[in-house]
Amino acid sequence: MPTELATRYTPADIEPAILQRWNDARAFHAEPTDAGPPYSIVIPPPNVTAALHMGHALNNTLQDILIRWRRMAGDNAVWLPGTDHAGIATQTVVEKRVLKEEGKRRTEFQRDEFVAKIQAWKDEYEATITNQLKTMGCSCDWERQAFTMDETRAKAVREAFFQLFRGGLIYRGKRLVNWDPVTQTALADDEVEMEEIDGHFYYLRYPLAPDKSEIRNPQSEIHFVTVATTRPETMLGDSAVAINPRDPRAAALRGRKVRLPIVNREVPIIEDEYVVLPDPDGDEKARYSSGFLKVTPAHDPNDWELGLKYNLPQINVLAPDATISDKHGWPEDDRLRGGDLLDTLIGLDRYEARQAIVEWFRQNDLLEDVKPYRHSVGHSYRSHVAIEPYLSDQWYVATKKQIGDAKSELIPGTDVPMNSLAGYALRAMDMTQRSDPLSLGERAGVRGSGDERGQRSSQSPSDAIEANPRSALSQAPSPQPSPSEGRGGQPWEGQLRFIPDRYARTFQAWHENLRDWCISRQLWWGHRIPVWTRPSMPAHTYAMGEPDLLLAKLFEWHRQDRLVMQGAGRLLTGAEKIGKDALYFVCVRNDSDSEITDLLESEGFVQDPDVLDTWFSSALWPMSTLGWPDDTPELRAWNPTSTLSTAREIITLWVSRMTMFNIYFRSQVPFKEVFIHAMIQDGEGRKMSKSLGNGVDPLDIIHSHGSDGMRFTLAQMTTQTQDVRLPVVRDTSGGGTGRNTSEKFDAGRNFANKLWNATRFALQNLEGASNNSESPPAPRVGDPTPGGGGLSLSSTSPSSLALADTWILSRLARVVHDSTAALQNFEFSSYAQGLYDFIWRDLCDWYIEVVKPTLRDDADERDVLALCLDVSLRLLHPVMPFVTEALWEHLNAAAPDRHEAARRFGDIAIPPSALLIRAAWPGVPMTLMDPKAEEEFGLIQQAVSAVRQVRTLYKVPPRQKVKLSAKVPAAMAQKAVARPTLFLETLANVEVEEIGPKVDKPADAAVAVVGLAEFYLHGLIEADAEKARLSKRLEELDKSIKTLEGRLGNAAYVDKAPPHLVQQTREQLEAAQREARTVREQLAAL
RNA sequence: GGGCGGUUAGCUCAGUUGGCUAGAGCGCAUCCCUUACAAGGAUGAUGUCGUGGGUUCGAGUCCCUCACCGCCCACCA
Repeated sequence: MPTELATRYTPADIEPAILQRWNDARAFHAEPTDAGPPYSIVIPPPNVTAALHMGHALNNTLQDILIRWRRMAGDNAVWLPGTDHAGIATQTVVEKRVLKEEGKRRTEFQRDEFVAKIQAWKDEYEATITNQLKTMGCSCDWERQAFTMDETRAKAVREAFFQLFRGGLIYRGKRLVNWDPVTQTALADDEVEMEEIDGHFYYLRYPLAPDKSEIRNPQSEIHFVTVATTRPETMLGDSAVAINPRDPRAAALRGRKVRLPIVNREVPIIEDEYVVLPDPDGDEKARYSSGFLKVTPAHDPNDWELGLKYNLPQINVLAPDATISDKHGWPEDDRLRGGDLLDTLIGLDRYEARQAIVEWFRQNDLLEDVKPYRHSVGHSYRSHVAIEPYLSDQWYVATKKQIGDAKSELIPGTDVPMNSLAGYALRAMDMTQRSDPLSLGERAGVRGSGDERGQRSSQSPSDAIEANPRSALSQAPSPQPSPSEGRGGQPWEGQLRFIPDRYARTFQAWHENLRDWCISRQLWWGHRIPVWTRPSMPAHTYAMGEPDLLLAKLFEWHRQDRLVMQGAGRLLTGAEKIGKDALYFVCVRNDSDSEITDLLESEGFVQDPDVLDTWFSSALWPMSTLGWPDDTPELRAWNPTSTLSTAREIITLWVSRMTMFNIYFRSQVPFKEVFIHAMIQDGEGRKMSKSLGNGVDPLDIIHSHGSDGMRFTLAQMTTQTQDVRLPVVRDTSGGGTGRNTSEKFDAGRNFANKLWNATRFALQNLEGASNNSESPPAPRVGDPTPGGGGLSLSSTSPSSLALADTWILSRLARVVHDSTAALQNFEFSSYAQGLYDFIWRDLCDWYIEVVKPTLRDDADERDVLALCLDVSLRLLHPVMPFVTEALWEHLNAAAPDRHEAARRFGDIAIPPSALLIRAAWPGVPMTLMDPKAEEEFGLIQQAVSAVRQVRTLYKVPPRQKVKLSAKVPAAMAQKAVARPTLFLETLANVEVEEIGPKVDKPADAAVAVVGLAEFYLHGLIEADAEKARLSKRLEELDKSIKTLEGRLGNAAYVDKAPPHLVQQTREQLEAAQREARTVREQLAAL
């Protein structure tokens, strides 16, 4: 038997026990064979770099709300938890820690040794993270917890890599990558952060090399060209100087060469439109341009392109740590020309080298100018140093390469083939969210025709769609499938929807401009690339048909689908001749296939030392968490997953890649809905981050406000906005814990306490009373009429209280409907707010206050109250799981038969359940909707408020009873007579003398006017105060009368506005005028 | 350079197809420890809804302009 509840809800006393209860019941666990339609969410696996912060708390709260809701609604709901190894990020934090604690660098360890250290870190933080999620109440299926580098996920990664490799979608390329010289690894484009820095433009003179044109044109005064650069140090690797062919100087320089200072290399002058013409009045680039561009293919992405175009040498002059180096592709003979001077530069850091080189140009009178220049430079998101465009060998996934044999056309307006990874992602998009040029014209046309205002927007088609997606869709004859779209009829097409839909644009634009994905990382922490190669080719040539045992074996295994070979830039299947210089890449399907790997290694092959980009394994997450590549029941039941909830910054990094992979490997979208939540900023609008030190541990908030309080507030904050601010302070309560806290969470904490106490009150009355109310109320005459006169609940209770009952039940029906709809639409804020308002305002402030005096004697009231609490706890459970589950147990004990009572009221199904987490989500009891009761009760509320106002104004002590009489018009009198009496006596502490149509105002009474009724509070008259009050009221009334009259005086309004609005305005005016008249009379009487 | 979001009460934010006499929480003021809750109750004060135009009977809500704040994307010599 539940004992008495404490007067306060103290989360710390309750939460652990509730967690234990769920755990004992395996309440979070689901099997694919369980009943109900499948519903699944994969957690965006948090990085094991650090503990979770408020952004995670927000995201996981929302996911838990969805999961708990769908679970209650009868779905077979599963939430798959796990963590991400976060390659570079984790390795970096561990490197920093080891350096700090042991004073050693990574390179001083063996690979295995260091990976073990990272593994230890991972274990520590995975435990921390898991504990945080559990403490928050996240109902993840912990029996299915995954890690991106555990055995199952590793198998998925190998298989995925193999299949892509076999499909020709993975290739090796020499490219300029974003190189982080500190961590010494390549970064993906999206791991590079642009930062504004104050730099300089250096104007360097390159002397022209003497040649015969000088003889042809002796008048030429050009002895040197001046290049403008922000990076003088890369001039060592220049292999050309470019000029725009339209530049007037171009003709004179045609065919000439320049002698590159310091290195004394002669490089050609090439002409290309790419070069910006100098123009003092032009844009920034033109203003700074000298008209000559130094071309350094190995150290600048633009120059790389030019280099390919003009077949220029790629001269790399930097080491991986960004020091000047002659060991990484700088031809020796070239270098020798530089002599001693060059030797002094070698070994210098890139910035030291810059200074030295600029200084040399200055001393040799070749430095024409230096201008300050503010520009943005890519920085590593890990080490925060400027990235270096660096030439290296990397593995790529071809994102726009045609998949399969059948030639597919391009997606209109793009260079993306329909059948390519990027094409898959684009085609997966919901039709109404995708703006593609073909169907767009039609949609915009429909909307724009004959609509002046549509003019602008039809020029910008995407606006037209954006402005009104629903009507755009419904008005179009039918969502015209573009010619190519209909053809495939793939089940996954159009299945992916973004909420809010504006983020669909980000997704679309990303894929339309997608570049190949660099997937190799020069790290130790991650999935090793399953490719073996021979560093130097043997002297003889391998080819099919030649008696080579190794090759024969390899091709045999290839036929067994155990490996795939690449050589000379193409897949080898066994039939082709291979050139002498071809490098073999052997991708082994299963890296524990030792028969293959042993042979390879005995033949001098070695496994690629690099690991895969961490997003490669996360891209498989919706499949790998469910057992892919095995064809598991889990996979069949729960992939595609239902909803992905994540942050917008991750749309490109993660959402994109999951989509491409899931479709490629399974012909299914990874998820159907993508909910993008807001980003939590600190009080100053800055992103929360570790480096700023403004991050907040959810456990700190739970400590000060409880898990439910935190969750509730987070849900309440989740509107469709982009960012939310969370001002944070040090917790100084109770002597100061030193933890972070924020008063934003007070609302949630207070609400949990309110619910606790409301239930506590109910229990006190339900428990004792339930025994002696054996006889259920007589069945009502005529079952509830939908939306009509409401219910007459009881033949025993006073009719005045029956109104309160029908009213609160109508409000209850409304909140069931509204909160369910809000969840369906991802409107977490209105879901939370709606329940807050119902429970606090309607149920506590009014219903409970009204029934207080009679509850003990009125079985119907007790049933209504129990029903309201039951449904409230159910509705609230997804967001406040702990307090609701705790109270549920007590409610079960105190009102075990409430579901039967509920059936009587309106056939409401609230089947009993021992655990709330497993209780059924309530259906909307439409029969309880009673607008009339709501309107009538609304008048009562106004009357009570009006009387309270007068009391306050006259400073009547709350305890003091006031005599009251009231005049209500005959029309209302009949039903109103009894009702206001009890309400007013209970809620406004008055003693009602008489209420009727012919009651006169006593001379010494203050008057409160509500609609057609006048309430007289005896013995309060005090001329000055009354005058002041009435004058003020009159002022307000006159103001609104003016407004309303003005509106009605406007012929156009009466003419064009909807009739019911005009009618409503008239009624408002009449009411205001009537009240004003009364007030004036009273003023006159004073 | 392109795109997106924000600008509503002292603070943090709602305001869903234009109809508002503009709301909530916190904070503030006055009163109340009334037998669920002082993390509570009652009452109250506070807004030219960033600027300037436009459309409309009517604009916080739609269109355009400008300003400031923030985010994302972009190969930014």
